[in-house]
Amino acid sequence: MCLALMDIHQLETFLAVAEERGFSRAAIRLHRTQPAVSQVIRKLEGDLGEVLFERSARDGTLTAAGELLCDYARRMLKLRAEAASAMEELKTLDRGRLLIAANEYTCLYLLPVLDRFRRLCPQIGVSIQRSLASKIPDELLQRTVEIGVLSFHPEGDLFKSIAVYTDELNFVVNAEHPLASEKRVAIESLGAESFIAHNVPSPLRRQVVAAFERHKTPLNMGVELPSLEAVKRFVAMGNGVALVPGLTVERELARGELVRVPVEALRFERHLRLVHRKRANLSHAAIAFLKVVRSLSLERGWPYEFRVERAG
Amino acid sequence: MCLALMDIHQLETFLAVAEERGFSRAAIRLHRTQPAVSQVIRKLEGDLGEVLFERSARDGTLTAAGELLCDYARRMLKLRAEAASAMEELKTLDRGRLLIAANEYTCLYLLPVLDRFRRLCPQIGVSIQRSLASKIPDELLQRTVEIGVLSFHPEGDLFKSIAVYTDELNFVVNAEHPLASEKRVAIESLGAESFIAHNVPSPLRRQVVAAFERHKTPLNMGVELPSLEAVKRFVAMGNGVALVPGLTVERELARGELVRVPVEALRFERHLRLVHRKRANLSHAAIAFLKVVRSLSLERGWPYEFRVERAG
DNA sequence: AAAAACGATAGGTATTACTTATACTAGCGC
DNA sequence: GCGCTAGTATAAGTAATACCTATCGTTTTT
Repeated sequence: MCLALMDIHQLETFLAVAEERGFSRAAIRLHRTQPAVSQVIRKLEGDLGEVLFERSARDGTLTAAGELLCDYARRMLKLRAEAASAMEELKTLDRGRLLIAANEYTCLYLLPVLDRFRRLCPQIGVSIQRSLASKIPDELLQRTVEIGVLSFHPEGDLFKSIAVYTDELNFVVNAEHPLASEKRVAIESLGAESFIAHNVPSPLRRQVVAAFERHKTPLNMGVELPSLEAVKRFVAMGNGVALVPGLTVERELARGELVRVPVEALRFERHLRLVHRKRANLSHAAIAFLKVVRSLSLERGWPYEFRVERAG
Repeated sequence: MCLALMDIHQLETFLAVAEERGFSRAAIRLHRTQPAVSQVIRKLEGDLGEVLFERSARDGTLTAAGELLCDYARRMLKLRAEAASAMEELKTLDRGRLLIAANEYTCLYLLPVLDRFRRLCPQIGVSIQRSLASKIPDELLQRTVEIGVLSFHPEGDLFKSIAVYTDELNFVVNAEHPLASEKRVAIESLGAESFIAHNVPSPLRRQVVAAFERHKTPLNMGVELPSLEAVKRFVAMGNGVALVPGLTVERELARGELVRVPVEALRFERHLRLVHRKRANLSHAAIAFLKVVRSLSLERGWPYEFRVERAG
């Protein structure tokens, strides 16, 4: 058998009558006429097969069934109000969660933005999920995350990206290394060095390999390590040369644990981008985040001028 | 500002789309056409000011706002279903509470009915509230209780009553009392006795006083006590005579603690009635209760024949 | 490249929900 | 008793809206 399913407008009317203790007063509160209220209640009672008000009393007194329904009606209307304000909170950034994908080092670039964003929108949760750069486009398409941080614009015309930061890759060695004291180093002199590499496939890596080939210099990938942290420490222990993003070694350079080797005619610039799907319905949180990026970019005058890039 | 208030039909449609992952499939489930679903969703999105589905995906994937609403929608629909089945349970007597007013002794007559009723409808709670007989009509009018147990039909044409039981009032004394051994006692010989009375105003009491006056016999109200239990015990201790409802002294008579004194030409019959408001919307529980009364009455052939009395 | 799947849009129709006007009922004052 | 007031029910007309059919525009599939 099929239960009687009331709709929320009936419940609203019903509650008004119960609370105002009368059809006419309820009608006033609901900005309707009294017959409209009568009809709604009649239909509701008909649907339920229960009389809800003591008609003999004429004062909107509830029957037992009415009392029971009253309780449910209140809960449902409360829940609806809660839902409505929750939806509203999304717009006012009082609620929400932003999912971002970044990899081990690109997430470092995000920290200043994140810092500002958190101050502005403390109610918005942020999850920065660590992903391999090569996987991020897929994750964006699958909507696992809204924004990805990449050093390249993904192929295909499904994405939009905003360049936000330019970082230079630095050759680093430890302080005792022969190259540490050089003012200028020719690329060819790096041929003898042992390179400590981060063994993650990336366009950067291909770019580096190509550059060495162009200069007909052998690239001796002595050791491959799975994390940047490991690469840095290994080099700091006096093992070979590494090519790492400037931001990741700022502190080590400052403390003298690592030394930057200025190589002539070789500059690797990484253009970090915030990437999102082209026709995505970005959440209010994501939009706010991008806005923060934009304002920070303007304020601090990051080297790579802010602009929107379209693929194709 | 005023929040967007969705109605339950929109939510139902929304949930169908979310669960079926597609507008067309949702339309089939809802027995509607696809454009109808599209329109409902469009209106809902418009009301909320939030896009709920990833239109680019075309597979009914939810946006962040959609996910949030989905949660609320599920809860609201669940609550509605719960309300509907609660209302249904009232009809099937799987839920409800019956409020009855009775006084100290009339509630005793109710016990066999109550016993049967509880077996038939174990889910229906019953509260028998102790009230003075004279207050019960008011309580019925105020809808504090649905049914009252009285030994008289209340005045006014607002009530309906069902006579369910006839009980005779018995003169009782303790075993050592001089009257205890008499086979027949004339009313005039009671004039010398000290009566132990229940000091609650009742039509019965007036009736008794009138009967003694008719026989020109003095009625010596030696002691008035506030409860029947007290009256019975006091008489059992050897103090005077009491006139009490037969049912209340059944056990004491059987055990010999009290002895019935058969008085000639004096019979006080009490006709117990279940009373309810004339135009009341009796709950299913109350109707079921009256039905039990009727069937018990037929089965056991209670002395006072069952019938409905109308006032006036 | 054509076809299929899916959603959006437009216009017509039927339902529904509200309105105004009026009738009914109970309680109250004379 | 009678009329009066406050409150609700009923009836008929109208405005709103929810649904349908038909069609179009995309994207995905083969």
